[in-house]
Order: sequence, then C-alpha cells, then structure tokens
Amino acid sequence: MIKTNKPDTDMPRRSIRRLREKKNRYNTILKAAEKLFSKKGFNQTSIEEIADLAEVSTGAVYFYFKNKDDLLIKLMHEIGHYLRKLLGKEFEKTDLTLNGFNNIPYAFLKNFCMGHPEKITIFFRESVGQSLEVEEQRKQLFVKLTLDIKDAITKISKEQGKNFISDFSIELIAVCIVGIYERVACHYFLWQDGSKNIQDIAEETASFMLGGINSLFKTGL
Amino acid sequence: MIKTNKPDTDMPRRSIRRLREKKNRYNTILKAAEKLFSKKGFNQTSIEEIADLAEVSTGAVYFYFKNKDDLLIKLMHEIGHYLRKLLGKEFEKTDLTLNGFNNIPYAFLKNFCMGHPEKITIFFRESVGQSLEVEEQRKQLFVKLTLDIKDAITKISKEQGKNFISDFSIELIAVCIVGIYERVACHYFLWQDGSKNIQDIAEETASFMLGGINSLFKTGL
Amino acid sequence: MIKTNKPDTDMPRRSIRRLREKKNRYNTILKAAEKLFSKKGFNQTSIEEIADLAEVSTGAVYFYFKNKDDLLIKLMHEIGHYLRKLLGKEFEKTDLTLNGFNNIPYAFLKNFCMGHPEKITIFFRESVGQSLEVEEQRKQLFVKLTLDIKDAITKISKEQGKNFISDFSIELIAVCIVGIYERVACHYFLWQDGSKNIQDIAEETASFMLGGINSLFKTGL
Amino acid sequence: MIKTNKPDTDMPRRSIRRLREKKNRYNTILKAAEKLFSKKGFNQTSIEEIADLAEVSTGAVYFYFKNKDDLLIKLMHEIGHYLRKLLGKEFEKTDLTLNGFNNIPYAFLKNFCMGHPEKITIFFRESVGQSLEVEEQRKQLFVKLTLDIKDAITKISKEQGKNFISDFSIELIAVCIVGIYERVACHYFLWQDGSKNIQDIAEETASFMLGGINSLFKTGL
DNA sequence: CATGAATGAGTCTTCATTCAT
DNA sequence: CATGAATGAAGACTCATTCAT
Repeated sequence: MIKTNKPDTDMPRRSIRRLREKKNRYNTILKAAEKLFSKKGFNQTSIEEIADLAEVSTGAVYFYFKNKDDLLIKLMHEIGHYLRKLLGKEFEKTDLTLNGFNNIPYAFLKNFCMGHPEKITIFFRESVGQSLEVEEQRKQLFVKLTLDIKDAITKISKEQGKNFISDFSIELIAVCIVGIYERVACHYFLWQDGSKNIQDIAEETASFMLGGINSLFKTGL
Repeated sequence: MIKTNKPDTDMPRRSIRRLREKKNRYNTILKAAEKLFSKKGFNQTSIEEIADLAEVSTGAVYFYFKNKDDLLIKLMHEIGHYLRKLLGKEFEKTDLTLNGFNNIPYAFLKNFCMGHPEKITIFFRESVGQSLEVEEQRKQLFVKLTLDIKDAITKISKEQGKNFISDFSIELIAVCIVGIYERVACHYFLWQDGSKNIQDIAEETASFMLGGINSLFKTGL
Repeated sequence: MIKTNKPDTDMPRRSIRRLREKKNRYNTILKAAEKLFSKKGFNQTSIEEIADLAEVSTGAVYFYFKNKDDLLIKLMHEIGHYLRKLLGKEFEKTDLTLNGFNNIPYAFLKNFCMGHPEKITIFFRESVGQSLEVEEQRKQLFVKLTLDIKDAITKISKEQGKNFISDFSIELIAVCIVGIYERVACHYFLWQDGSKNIQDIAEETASFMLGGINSLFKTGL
Repeated sequence: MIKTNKPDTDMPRRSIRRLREKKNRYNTILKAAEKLFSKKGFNQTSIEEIADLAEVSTGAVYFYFKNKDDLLIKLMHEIGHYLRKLLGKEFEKTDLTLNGFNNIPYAFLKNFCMGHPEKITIFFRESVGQSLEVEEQRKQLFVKLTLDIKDAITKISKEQGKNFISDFSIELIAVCIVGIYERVACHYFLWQDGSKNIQDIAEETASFMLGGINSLFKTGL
C-alpha cells in the first residue's frame, strides 16, 4: 500500500510533489482498473488496456502493483473498506433500536449499489472465482464484514437486554445478513437494471432481516 | 425395420451399447471437469488435464462439448437441476406449514453442501466472474431457483390464508433466501471446513428465514 | 479414379446397381466439395461439412477420395478437362483462319466463366497456393492446356503457310493466351460481378490475342 | 509539425537507435516470412518457424504484425509496390513510342522474376486462395497495377494520336498485359527453372503485347 | 522513476484422418 | 461398404511479466 504521508515540514518540495504525483498515479491506475474490470470483466481485461486508460506505461502498473491479482485485491479492499465504513456510519446513526436498524439497507442500496455499480460488480462478481490469493483476501474481507455486523447485533441485543437462543446465533445472523445484501445487490443491480423502487426493496429487506433476528431471540420467559 | 434379430426391443444391441458408452463418455468427462474445476479452479484447469483425468483425448472433449465454457455451463445446469430437485422434494414433504419449512435448510446443508463440496464450489464460486455466456446462464439458473422459492412461499401463504404487505414481498423473500443459502454454504463449507454442527446451522437458519417471512405478512387486522 | 465400366452382360444386377450408386456417391461428394470450396474456400472447408452437404459420413469421403487434397485435385482435373474440351470443340468449329479463332474467347466467357462461376473460382483461385501435390497437378494441367493451344496455333500457322520468328514463339504465344484467359476470368468474374458485356470483352480479347499472334509471324519478305 | 527534424540536435541518440532497431526487427521478421512462405508455402509455415529464423520470440512477431495474414498482406504490398515502381521507372525511360515499350518486359523478367524468385512465388502463388482479407488486398493491388498500365497505354496512345476501338479497350489491354506478366512469370520461373533465355522471352512477349495493343487501335480512316 | 519492447510459456481449439463396429 | 466417434498432432494467438535503456 502506498503510504499517505502528510508532508512533513522538513521535506523538500520536490519530494512532496513527487509523492503527490505518485499517489495520483496509483489512484489513476486503480480507477482505470476498476472501470475496466467492471465493464469487461477481470479476465477479459489486459494490463495494457489498464495502462492505456490510465495513460501510463505497462511498466508503471507494475511499479505500483505487484501483479494483476494485486490490482484486484487492492480494489476489493478499497471497496470493502468503503462498504464497511458506510454501513458502520449508518449504524452509528441508529438509536440502537432494532427499528433504527431500518435505514441501513436503504443506505446500502442507495449509496453503495446505486451510486457505484462498478463496485458491486467487482465486489460480488469479478473478484469471485479467481486465484487462491484473491479468494483468500476476499474471504478475510467478508469475515471482517461479518464481524462488523456481529458486533452491531451484539450491541443492539445488549442494549435491548435480550439474549439469543445460542451463542452461535449472532454469527449466523451476520452471515445471513451478508448473504442477503449480496444477493439483493446482484439480483436488482447486476441482473436487473436497478430500476425497481429502492425504497421498497430497502424497507422490506430491513423487515426481513429484523424478523430473522427477532426469531432468534430467546423468548423471554 | 428389416433386421429380425431383436434381442428384446427393436433396437440392436450394438446401438444400445454405443449409446451407453456415449452417455458414459459424456459423463466421465463432465465428472473429470467437475473434480478439477472445484479443486484447482476453472481458470487454472486446462482441457488437457480434463482429458487426461477422463482418459480420453482432448479432441473427445470437444466432440462432446462446444468449448471450455460449455463444460462449465453444463456442470452448472446439472448442479442447479440437482439442487432445485432436492429443495423441491424436501418442500413436498412439508405440510405447507411454515414450520414444516424447517427441514429444508437441513437437507440443503446435509445433502447438498456436505455431500457435494465440489458442487457448491462450482455453483457458488467457479461459475462466477467468467464469460458473458456463463454469467447469462448462471443468472437464468438463479432466477429459476428464485421462482421455485417464490412458488413455495406463495403456496404456503395461500394455505395459511395470509397476505404479504406488498406484491413485491414474495420475490424479495425468495431473493433473500437464496442469498442466505449461498452465503451459508460458502461461509461454512468453502471457507470453513464444514465441521460446525449442521443441525444447529440448519435450525437457526430456518428460524431466521421464517422470522423474515413472517415479518412481511400483513398483520391480520 | 472411379471406373466408368459399362455394365457387362455377365455382371449381376446387384453389382450394377452398386456401381451406379458408387458413381453417384462419388459425384455427389465431388459436387458438394466444389460448392463449398468455391463458396468458403478450400482451407475454410472441412471434410465434415462436405460430408454433411453430400449427406454421407466423413468415412465415405475417405472411401472415395484419398484425402482432402485429392478432392481438390479431382475437381481441378474435372474442370481442366471440361475447359480443354470446350476450347477444343470451339477450335474445331473454326475454319483454321485466324479470324475463325474469334469466337473461342466468347465461348470461354459465356460457357465457362459465366455458366460456372464455381469452376473458375476453384481453377484460378482455390487450387493455387496449396500443397506441393496440388501445385504439381495444377502445373501439369496448365501445361496440357498450353500444349493444346500450341497445337492449335501450329495448325493455323501451317494452314496459313506462315512461320513464326522463332521456334519458341508458339509456346510463348500459348503461355500468353493462357495468362489472358486466366486474368480476364478473374478480373471480370471473380473480382467484378460479371455484369460487363461479355460480347465486348470477348471480341476485344480475341483481337488482342490475334494481334499478338500476328506480330510474331515472320514478315514474309 | 513540431519536430524540425534536424538529424541530431533535438532527437536523442537513443531514440534514433531504437527507431532503427525497431525498423530492423520489423524487416528481419518480414524477410524471414518471405523466405519461408516462398520456400515452404504460406500454409506450411508456422509463426514459430518465422520467429526462429528471425531470431525473435513468437510474441515479437505479434508485436509487429497483427496476425499471420497480416504478415502475408504486408509482404504482398511490399512486393506490389516494388513491382509497380520498377515498371513505372522503366516506362519513364521510354520515348512514349510503342517501340520504347519494348524493354519493360525485359526489366520485369530480369529484375523482378530473375532477381527475386521469392517475390514472384508470394505474389503469384502463395497469396492466392487464402483468407478473404488477403484476397481483398490482393485484388486491390492488382487493380492498382492494372490502372498503372492503363495510364501508360493512355499516355502512349495520346502521344501517338491514336484512338482505341472502344472506351473499354484500354482497360482490357491492361488486364491482358497483367495476365501475360503473371503467367509468363509462373511458367518460366516457378514451373521451369528460369533457364530460358530471358532476352528471347522478353522480346517476344513485348512483341505479343504490342501486337495486341495495335490491333485494338481504331484503323485510321 | 518511467518506458514499452520483448519474452515465451501456456491454451484453446481445429480438423484431417483412422478404424472398430 | 458405411458409419461417425475418437484421435492427437499442430498451430495460432494471448498476455502477464520483465528489464535494458
């Protein structure tokens, strides 16, 4: 990962500029890759095409990224990070009521799926079924995402003073929720044109999730 | 028919055997592909390896399958068909109560995921992010699967005399359920070693799904 | 080459029929090859396609023809034979005057080029630039054609009591005439649509040839 | 144009050398292809062989040429260009008399056929009967060649104040002449060993052509 | 740092030909 | 004789990656 060093005062100007340009190049290349991977598919995109679109040489791509897989991995991480932050931020807005939970799916659909079709393409399609390395990174990302959700559910349940029917429940809930997000995104944004009413999908998705969670609470007798 | 030597039917023995061998070859190749695709990944498997494992020539592979993609598509369809039949059969065993719905996830985990790890690998991983043709077929398969579930939910809701809060609900439920199946399979069988207690996962998954469905029923006022 | 035996009286009927069918098959296959070679090109046509069009098995093609080249060679010979016969017949109609020579080009254009576009395609294009064997046969055919023309010119010159400026002249004339036929055919029937007035082309071509021949006569001083 | 291409000032030496090497590589590969195509035939030559002879990798071949056909097309064009220039130069030496026309065939035989047997092989044999693209380019080349000759004949006829019997005559003459060149080259240099006295062939060929042309002049009444 | 020419292993795919039935 | 499944060698082409300049 390229370091995001803030320009220290004792750093010569040239170095600063070079650093900024470096950062720029890195991002330019990554954006080009994102565009092409989502448009043509990872396997159908060549390094040369990426270099062309980014207006750099193929060698430059290899200066900033270890190899083609690395490009995909970096993208995945970026997207994963973005998604986790988005969901996390949305969660913090809630009042830790299950009801407050309601608008997270909306944010997911509106800000993530709708706003960034390339991202869902890469995150849910192009990064699947590639090399071992990519798969491993993908797994770790999903695990983190699942943990985030686990934490959120835990917080809520604590706040609500409720317990789950088993220690395992929370994890399972998180896994289910991730699955729902994934398939809803694919179904309505990759396979359909995303023209369905987002509000509707979000509401019912939230209901479904809540219903699911509730059903795993230990009935308080 | 001119030939008089009918052993049992009007089909000569030779033809029968040849037909069987043909069917065998086709399946032998398909099984070899399944094994390798799931073990090494689609992209990392060469036609030659498949031919070797199936003990045929590369040409034979191309006699039975249009190309490499075709091999994957045929596998996908076979697996998809198998899964739909399995779920369908399990659904028919239920008493159309939501509770009867309970053991379907178990069947999925036990008979599909546990019994056929290669199948989930191909269905949920290796067939993703490949060519346009593969993606199209995959989509159609998932749409069928979703429709199956929609039908099932519809039947149950009718039997129960309940209505959903919107016309759209049933589809959304189906999409969510598919997503849950997918991610649970990946999470516990591709990424973990499948050693978790299946019974537990199945039960809670079923609970989650039921809770989700229930929460989209129109409250009966 | 399949023998064209006439049915001897002592030949069993079955054999006769078989012979006729054999001859038929041979021709059916050859016609299929002619059609496809001229339409798609020799290299772009597979034996299977020929077999399909002829409604026989690929094995049958190999029963009647040694290999793919053989098919082309047989076609070349057939076409060459046809052309030589056509030109020969036309020559015999002349009064051995150079003027009588006039309508041969017309016959070539009308009956050969116009009537059989597939034949010129194969004879002047598809049979060129293939294997050594094909090239050798093609050469021999052209040599024969050239000899035919040499003979014709010789006859005429004798009849007219004229001599050529060198012993070599007649051959050269023949070579030139063959070249003219070839290129005129290609130019107006392969590369253009053959819509130019045949009569015109024929007349001027004849004039050109005659002028050429005349100019190689020893001036009678 | 920004570059003031002074040979050494603003162009770094490295660039110059690289440019020369690039040009060299391109030509080395092209020469290797020419050699092999003419010796073994286009279809019988593999890219690997070309690369080996040129002492480059197969990839390098594809860096400089789109594909195998492209190699042939580039060769054809080079040869066609060479031939047209040769004939053009020879024509300019004439005094626009028909007699001056005499030594063009000699130049063709001596400098083109005799000096470059590989070129006639490729131009008149190996480039025939290949793909559609090759055929199209070949056609265009021959059309240009025919036009060159048309122009030449036109000039001469104007200079001589003679008219042809029809507007179409000039084109036909050009077509015939091209045909003669082609077949003479094939006959005496591809099919025979080129040992015939070139002088003789040239003279009589010229005579034949002139006779042909003359016979299409309108008789001056 | 940047370039982009060069590499060459890797793969899919084709198809003429054969031969057991 | 006819069939058509099976062979397997052959070859075009791609492209991630490297490295001299």
